[in-house]
Amino acid sequence: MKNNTVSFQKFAKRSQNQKIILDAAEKVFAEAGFAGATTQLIADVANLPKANVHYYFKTKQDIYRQVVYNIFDIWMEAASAFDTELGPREALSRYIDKKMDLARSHPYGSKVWASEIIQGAPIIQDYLEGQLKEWSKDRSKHIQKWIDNGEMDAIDPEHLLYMIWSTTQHYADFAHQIETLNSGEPFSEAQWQTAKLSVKTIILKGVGLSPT
Amino acid sequence: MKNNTVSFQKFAKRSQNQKIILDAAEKVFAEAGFAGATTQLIADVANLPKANVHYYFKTKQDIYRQVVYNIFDIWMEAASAFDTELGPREALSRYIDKKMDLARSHPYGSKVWASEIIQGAPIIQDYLEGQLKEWSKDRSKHIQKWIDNGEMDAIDPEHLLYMIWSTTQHYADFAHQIETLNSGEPFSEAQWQTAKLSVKTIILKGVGLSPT
DNA sequence: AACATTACTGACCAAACGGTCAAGTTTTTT
DNA sequence: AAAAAACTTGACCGTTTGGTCAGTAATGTT
Repeated sequence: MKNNTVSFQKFAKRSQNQKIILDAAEKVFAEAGFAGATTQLIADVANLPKANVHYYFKTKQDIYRQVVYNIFDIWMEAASAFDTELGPREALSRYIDKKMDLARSHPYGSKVWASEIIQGAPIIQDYLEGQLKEWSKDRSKHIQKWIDNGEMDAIDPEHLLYMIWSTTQHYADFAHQIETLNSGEPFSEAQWQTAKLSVKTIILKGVGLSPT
Repeated sequence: MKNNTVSFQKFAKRSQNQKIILDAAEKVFAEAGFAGATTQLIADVANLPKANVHYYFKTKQDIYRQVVYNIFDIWMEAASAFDTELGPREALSRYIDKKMDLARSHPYGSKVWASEIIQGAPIIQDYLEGQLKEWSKDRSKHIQKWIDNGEMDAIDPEHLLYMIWSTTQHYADFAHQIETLNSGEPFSEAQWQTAKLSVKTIILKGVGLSPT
């Protein structure tokens, strides 16, 4: 291998290769599931010998764990777009937009996450009970406050959150089904805009808020 | 094994055992994915020797295929609850109810279905392109007619369908996450009712229909 | 230039897997 | 009651898998 990427590889090399492996792994885990993903296939996609993959990650579980953690981080970062200071209309609107953007930009991650939850969250359980629960309770409380203030309809806040989660992630997790119904074509830019607008329109109006 | 189930086993025996195996398989596939599901585990859950499982089904793929087909059938049967004769309010309302009931009564099937789609529908692709596409196009056309008649808001019909699919199935596929946020408890009867009502309220109002 | 550390890899292995099979038992048909 | 058909199962097998390891190469440090 040539040295066309020059300089300061001292610290960079390790995390650089780890990223290559993790990106490959994310795709493979998404498309084959945890058990169906072979370290050989991950190595192939990463364009590395299998033994090299094991040099950076002791076990397949370690790779998987890291992939899931990374997704969760991105997920929680997007969750901060739900800024309750902004009031219900803007907060919900921005959060939905953000989640739709994630479904588009991180389809593999979304699929890995979905599979992890479907199979009972063996890896991420602690995070669900900790960060996610905390975040949900907090946002639910704020939504309830809006309801009490008469700013929106009396809707069970948790179900509203579930609705946002499910709807937005559907565009990533079920992309294949959507594509099939879309004449085998992935969504165009315009179709993504329509999707975002449709979701926001229905949910916002559905809870008694007019869209922005 | 005793003969406490008397008589007419002539034709029953085979399909009876097949059902035991398929039920076990549905659970195992849901919880472990296709690759993670071992024929040994399916046999254990079915309380049968592995070789016996292979007597009724030649390959693991055959079992899986049958499980997925069964789910699709149930799914399409529920789809007929979307009866366009009834008008938008009733048709959508009943369809959502039906899908919520399915999420509750067939959680494993829903999970297998989700995993199948996530992984690119290798088995069910033909059905997606055939029956599902046909059904979707037909219902979309009816929704569009309602819109043109001014019976409901101008919402892209396909996104409305996606919203119903994703929201209702979320209660099955992400049941573990919901349970975790619900203090580790599965939904009570009352909570299911609230869920159904919340979903219907938001969606119906969101498209300009008042709930029943 | 000598040394130390990190990176890389082909060859290998034990365990687990899907699936087969021969030999038996039970049930149905004649 | 005998023959045929369907069912049951422990033992077995070839293949694939996650993971190891010893040896080599490259890079960084003194």
